[in-house]
Amino acid sequence: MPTFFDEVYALVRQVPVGRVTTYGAIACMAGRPNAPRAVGYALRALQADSDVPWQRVINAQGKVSPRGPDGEASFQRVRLEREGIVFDAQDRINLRAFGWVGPMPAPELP
DNA sequence: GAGATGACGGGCT
DNA sequence: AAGCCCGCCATCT
Repeated sequence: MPTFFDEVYALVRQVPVGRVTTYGAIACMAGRPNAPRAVGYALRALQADSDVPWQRVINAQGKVSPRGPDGEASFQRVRLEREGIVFDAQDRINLRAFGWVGPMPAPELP
């Protein structure tokens, strides 16, 4: 049985190029809607050269989460911009335009 | 096994 | 709008 970390990595790998998702969304898809922090912990354990597109995971505010020393976050921003992601004047990403919430988003309302 | 930590999120002030 | 607080989960000490 795959561990929580493996679940997270598998899901992040499904995020398409040019799109982003949030820690909360990943946690939800992993079956732990209340463990976004654990998702961050899982990504923290990754190496920069990992095959997991960790840069496509941002917080619910549409911004890259600050971490460690500094510069790491800007590195993530560059990687995203290189994929076509656009940041606004407030360093935020429009989740309605670039956000990805899974293979099949909101079906529609009843 | 108890306490502390963190790439979070939502609610309230 | 910005900040503060509290709850949550997997790990690490």
